[in-house]
Amino acid sequence: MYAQIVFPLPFRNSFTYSVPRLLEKDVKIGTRVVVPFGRRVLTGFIIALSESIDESSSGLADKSKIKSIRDILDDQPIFDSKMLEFYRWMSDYYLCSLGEALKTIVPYGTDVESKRKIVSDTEICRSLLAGEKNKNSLKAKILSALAEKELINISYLQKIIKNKNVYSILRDLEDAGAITILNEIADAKVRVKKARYVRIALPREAIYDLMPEIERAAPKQMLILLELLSSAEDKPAAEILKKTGSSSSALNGLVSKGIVEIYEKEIERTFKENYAEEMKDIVLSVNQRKAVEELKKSNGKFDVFLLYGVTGSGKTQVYIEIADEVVKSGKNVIILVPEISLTPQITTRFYNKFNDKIAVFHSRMSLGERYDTWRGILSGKYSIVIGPRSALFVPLKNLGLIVVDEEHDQSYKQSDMTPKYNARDAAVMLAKFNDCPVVLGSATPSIESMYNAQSGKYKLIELPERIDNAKLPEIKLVDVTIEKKKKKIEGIFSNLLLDEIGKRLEKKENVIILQNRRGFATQVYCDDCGEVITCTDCTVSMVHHISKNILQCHYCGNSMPVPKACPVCGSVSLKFFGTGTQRVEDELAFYFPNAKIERVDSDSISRKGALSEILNDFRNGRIDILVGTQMLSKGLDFSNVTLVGVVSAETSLWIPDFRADERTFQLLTQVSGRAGRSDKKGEVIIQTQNSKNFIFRKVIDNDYYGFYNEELELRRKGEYPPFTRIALVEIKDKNERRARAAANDFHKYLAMHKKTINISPPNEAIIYKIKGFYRYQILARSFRNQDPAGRLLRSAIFDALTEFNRLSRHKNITLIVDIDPQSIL
DNA sequence: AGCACGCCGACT
DNA sequence: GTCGGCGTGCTC
Repeated sequence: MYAQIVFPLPFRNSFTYSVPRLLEKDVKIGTRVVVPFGRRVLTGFIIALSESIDESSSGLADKSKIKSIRDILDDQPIFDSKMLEFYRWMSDYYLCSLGEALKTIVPYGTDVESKRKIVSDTEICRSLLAGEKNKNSLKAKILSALAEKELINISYLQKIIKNKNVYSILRDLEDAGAITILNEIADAKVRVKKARYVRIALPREAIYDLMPEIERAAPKQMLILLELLSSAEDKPAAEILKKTGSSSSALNGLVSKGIVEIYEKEIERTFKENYAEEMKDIVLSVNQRKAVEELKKSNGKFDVFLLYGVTGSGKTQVYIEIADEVVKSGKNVIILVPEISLTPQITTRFYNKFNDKIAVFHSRMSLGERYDTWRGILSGKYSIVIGPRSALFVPLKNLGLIVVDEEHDQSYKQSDMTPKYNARDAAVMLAKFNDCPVVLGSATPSIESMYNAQSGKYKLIELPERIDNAKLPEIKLVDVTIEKKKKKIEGIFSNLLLDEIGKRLEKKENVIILQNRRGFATQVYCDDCGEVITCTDCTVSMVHHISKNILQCHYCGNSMPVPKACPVCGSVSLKFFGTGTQRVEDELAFYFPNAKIERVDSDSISRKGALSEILNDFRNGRIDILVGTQMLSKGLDFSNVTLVGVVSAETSLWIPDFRADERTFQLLTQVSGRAGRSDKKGEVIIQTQNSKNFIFRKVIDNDYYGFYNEELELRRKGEYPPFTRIALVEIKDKNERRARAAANDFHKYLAMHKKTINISPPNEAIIYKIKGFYRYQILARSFRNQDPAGRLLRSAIFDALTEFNRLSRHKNITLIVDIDPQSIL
């Protein structure tokens, strides 16, 4: 028997392996296997099985090269043939290998693969290092690392010496007897957790007969026995010992008498939310009811709905209602939400409704909790899964509905890893493959989705009003430039905003202040020579963080102490510029010394559970003002928030990206939506230096369609989506010249397709250098009317990629293709 | 991707 | 002459 196996590696072909007799009954399409691959051991996916090799194997030159499968990782398939078709679509659309697409199914840390480790004789390494003349050579760097630690991973070594070319030097060192290289097979990082449980091994009557004797001779054993008899369920050994205050020798005594037995049992690790909210009985509004009825019309068949509901219109309740219907009909549901809106608040609401039928994924879970939840889904324990973009790929069978909440959110696009998929678009395809409906919901639908709804491709459902008679908040715009001239502004706050905050504090109402930038000051520059302090590895300015008093790069994490003088001209007049959340928090504390203020950004909530605590305190009135980044803009629903302030609205507007307007409109509308979510009227104050921009008018008027129409015209003129399909090719290298040369080279191959697609010349990226890599970009696009499915665009890029790999001299550079990019920075 | 081979310039 | 750094090619 032979198996076709693909790996999560960047090549498209599958590999043929033989199946050992012993494993024949367990290998199935859709299971993962551990196999030797070159000099490594890897985990791969079985995509086909056959009795002989000529049927399915292609391009296999030598039969004797076939190796055999070592082990099977999954006891049941994690995808079926229908899902395989979906993952084939993904690899096709996003131009990645099938294995890379399939990798999204599996939770992180469950693969088995060989890891090479170096065991070094630190003495020999130290003496070799002493003999090295050039202390800056690669060899010297490697030796000093090896002299430090006895055991290190090769990948770790490569990281600390910042070079990948270590193998030839390591081989020489091994020959010299200074090191030994081990090829260990690393087990999965997460495994099934087991615990020792105790159960009674004799009939009750027999135990009663033995009791007097035990009581006399072994009182501790008696305690344990009574504890066991007190409940019908088996208990973990550790728990019983703790409760009875006895040691394991007492328990062992009972075991040796044959009265109790100890056995291993699988434990399911579950995440416990420490945020609590009482369950409310909810009656749907007329609009919500209508939306649910409209959604039901799909009758379980494939259909795409765009649910456009203003903030506070109760979209979540509509999802819960329709999901409940689907579950009652015996089918299962996936609900996607942006990661940052997976706050304890929303997860609690879903738990309250679906209890143990729902599996929730979020970033605060541990590897083990994630793995156990995933295995629970595979075993059919759950009917509903809610999570961020990766939750789209859970092995949930019998799919009856997919919901994508806040479908416009950019976190649905995976931008840091291959495949660079957009979970919203992939959700529509997954629904198509499963022939079930998909609901895209938003208070600020993306231009693309609304365009699809307007052109009849999606069905539009609207929720134009807030529930519970709440009104949309009143929004005021403050032009900071004008206020400054009138001397009506102190520091970063306008008088109006300060006054209004003061009023809320008196009334014991809550305030949310948004500033979409972390840190204290976002720029440090020299007043004499104008030099802005930038990161050494990235072309972005360093941000001042006052708590640690450092400058930090938000792209690569580099940090440095705050310089006393300008690194270029030596002048001491360094100025701190631009406002981050820390400064906002600081100034607020100055104006309102008695108010309780808490900051919510990725710096402040890194500790597990910190966010839950802050939100609990906010709900219970122990915090008056929340200051934070866009984390505060989504999903929060606190009825006592009556004022939302935006310190500087244009931070995201200046970004030279075709989606900058849309993002700013969405952010301001979403954060405004946090105000006035009950009978108390809400107010929003937006400060800006740029009040003339059209989007502010639209935000103030709550005029989504006005915004949509104007933005659509800009997109048409700029030849951007939805009128074109775009793909961004990034070519980067640590060597500037090589990066440019390779970009020119790739452009040459792509230009062969200029009859069918529109290709930009290779440009320096807007952020030219990130983490030491110089970045060039080529933007390719095709017009929607000529290339409706984007096939021309993708095949042009695919061809150019193949030619580039075959012919180009520049093979060792990094080339990344991003289909439907979220941003073009 | 990750690994090894082998070429070629640099440095005793 | 060797050393070590980098491009090239392969993985069932």
